[in-house]
Formats: sequence, structure tokens, C-alpha cells
Amino acid sequence: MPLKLFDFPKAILHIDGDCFFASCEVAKNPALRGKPVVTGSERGIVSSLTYEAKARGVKRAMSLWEMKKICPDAIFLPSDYETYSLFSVRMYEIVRRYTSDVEEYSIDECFADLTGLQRPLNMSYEKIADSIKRDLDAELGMTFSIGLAPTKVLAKIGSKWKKPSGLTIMPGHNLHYFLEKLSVDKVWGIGQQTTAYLNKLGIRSALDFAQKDFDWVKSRLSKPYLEIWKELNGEVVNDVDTAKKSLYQSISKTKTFTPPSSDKAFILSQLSKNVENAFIKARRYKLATKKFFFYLKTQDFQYAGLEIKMNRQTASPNDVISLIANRFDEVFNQRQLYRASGIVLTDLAEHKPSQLDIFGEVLKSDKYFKIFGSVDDMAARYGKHTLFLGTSWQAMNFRQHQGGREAKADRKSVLFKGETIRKRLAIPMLGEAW
DNA sequence: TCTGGGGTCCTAGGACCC
DNA sequence: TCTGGGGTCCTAGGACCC
Repeated sequence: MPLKLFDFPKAILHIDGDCFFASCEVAKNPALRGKPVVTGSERGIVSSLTYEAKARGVKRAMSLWEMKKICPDAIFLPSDYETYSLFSVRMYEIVRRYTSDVEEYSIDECFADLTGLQRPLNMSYEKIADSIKRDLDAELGMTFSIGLAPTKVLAKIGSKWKKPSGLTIMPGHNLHYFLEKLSVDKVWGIGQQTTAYLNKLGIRSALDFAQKDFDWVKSRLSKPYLEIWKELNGEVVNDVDTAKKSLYQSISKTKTFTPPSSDKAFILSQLSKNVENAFIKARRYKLATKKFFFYLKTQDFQYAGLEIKMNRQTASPNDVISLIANRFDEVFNQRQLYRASGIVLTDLAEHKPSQLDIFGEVLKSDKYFKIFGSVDDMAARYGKHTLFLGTSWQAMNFRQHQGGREAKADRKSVLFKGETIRKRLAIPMLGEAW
């Protein structure tokens, strides 16, 4: 009798790219290999870093000057999401050579369900996982960490177990070995609040939690935690979800401005720009919104906002911006200093050409939609924000001011472009406040 | 760590209905 | 005057993730 390695019905793989963004940069430019490489320079803080940088004491979210002090020879690059996405797609493709049951969980992570593949692939689960890892490492020029376990929650633990470049097999009969060494806050889905609560109840390790009985968990915690508890015990609750993401529940845009401001016109234009950006994304997915929430964030991190419901869907920023302008004073306080503004579009649904209503309102909306179709075309041809709303002008101008020398040289053309959209496309300015 | 940006899902409680 | 019980829908807010 061969040793039974997998004594649970499912074999789930979790694959995680090691310091993915920085690794993509190295894969893209082999001259960087072996050097301390850091990404995120566009924000002035470290977003991703290679193990060489880590070894020198660089940490995530560290500021530029602090990093330079510790590691002056670090190579600090701006994030290049387009490249990272290409690597991401290749990662999914490689895994799909083994199974179509792949969940694209995030840009640098995916799940795969290997259940039942030993015979067709003529390999044990362990061998399949190992083979996938070899393909990924070799073909993408970076390393991946992989966990193989009976459930998604456990597979997540496995991929984190040994980093970088680990392959951790968690057979069902051996789960306690892993769980007893794992602090409960490291479990996927258990955050700060729940950790504090569980600690108070005497639970420290993942095993402490897993060993409580069903009724204990059910009477003290909500549904998601009951599911985590089941998955820690090897019971599959969450299947690998292969559906491609096509529908968003919400689309949001927010931007912090420095320095903070109490200038109403300025803040409104910031918001206007966020609204434009949110709709650019909505139109890309052919979505329209019926409800939105806009908010301001004060210097001491308080939020004030308002939700507005519309009687029909829209995919054009004008509709939303004019509604915000009308009610902005319900949220805005002149004596407050604000650090950010934001917009969340909700009640999203497929954008449908609408019927004309008795007031001719819908016709106007559709006309705007066509205009913004052209705006998207221009963006595709000449770059984002080639055309933008007059209401966003101040924010666009501000962005140029912040951008340093290079951007300043470009300022004239931005002004011109701002004029263009007002004159040629006649997208109206909104109200006196603007 | 003086704190960025973009998402998802769940629950409690109120409104309303029979 | 006080009194039942059940269902649905919506909203605000919490918690978590990458």
C-alpha cells in the first residue's frame, strides 16, 4: 500500500509570486538581478522590494530618504502595472496548462483545484505542484511560493509557510503540525479586531481556534469565521472560483492632495477629477451607475460624505458632478482642513441605451454618453486626460504644479486642452461655485 | 508607520407589509 | 389601551483583503 498523502477530497493549490512587482522588474531587466531593487518611487515610498533590499534593512512603506540612508545603492523604480499585468497573465496561462480550474485571485496570486488530476497527468499532487512551480520559475524568471492543501484557507497558509520559493505540502492528517505553530492572526480572513477578540477568549494559535467545537464558534462569531474554522479543519467551503471578473459591485476613486486644503473650489475640482476617472473605468467595463457616494476626508482622518440615488442609470460624469455640486455644502465645512476626496459608484449594471422620457432628459444623457465615448477614444490615442471636464481643470493644473520640472514644461498644452474641451465639445461648466 | 488606493461581503436594525 | 408574529427590503457601518 502506498502512503496516502492526501486524505481529504480536495487538493487545492495557492500560488504566490515572491515580491512580485520587484521581481517583474528584475525579470524585465536581467541587469538588475542580485541587486537591491525597490518599486513605488512614484509615491515616494517602498511598495515592493527584492530580498537583496530586504537583507539591507529596507522595509515596505519606508520613505525614499529613509531608504537612501540605509541602502544608498538601491535601484528605485516607479510601478509599472502594465508590465506586472503581463506577467500575471502569463502566470495564469502556465497554471492553466495543468487545469482549467484556476481562480485569478489578484495580480500576483492564484488558486488552482488539482482534485482528480493524478491519473490524467500521471503524477501525484505533490509532483504536479512541483512541476507547476518549475515551469513558473523558469519561464517567468522569478520565484513563486506554493501551498498544497485540502482547502483554500489552508493552501494560503502553505504558500506563506516558506518564502521565498517554497513548496509546502499540507496533507490532511498532518494539519496540526502547521496550525499549532501559526499565530491565529496569520490566518486568511482573521484581522486585527477578531484576533484581539479571540486572544481575549484564550485563543493564540490557529490550532487553538481550529480545535474549538462548532457550537462554540457559531455562538461567538459570524458566518465568515465559521467558514474559516471549517476550512482550517479540512472541510471545503470555498470552491476555486473560475469565473472571470466582469461585473464590479462598486468602482471608487480617491486621491490625497498635499498640502491639505480648505479651498472649496479646489476640493470640488479634485472631486470632479475623481469622478471622471471613476467613469472612465465604468465605461471600460460598459457599466452605468444608479447610486453614488462622495466624501471628504479631513486632516484628522474623519470622513464626511453623502449618498445620492438617481432615478436612472448614467455612465457620464456630468450627471454625477452636477448632483454633487448641488449638495456639496451639506458635506463641506469651511473651517475644516481636508486631505482627500473620493467617489464610490454603486448599483452598477450593464449600460443600456435608454428610452426618451417625457422631459427629454434621457436624450441629453445619451448625448453626453456619446461625447464621453469620444473622450475615451482620444485618451486611447493621445493619452489619459487629453480631454477633461472644465470642472476638473484646477485639479489638472495642480497636478502639473506638483509634477516638477518636466511636468511644468507641459503645462501650457494642458491649459490649452482644458480650453479645448470647453469650447469645442461644449461640456458646460457647472454653477457659480466652480 | 503621522497613516495610499481599490475592492468584497456580512450583519443589525429600521421601515413596511400582511 | 395594550397586544402577535412573520416576511422582505434597504441602509449604515464594520471587518477584512491585496
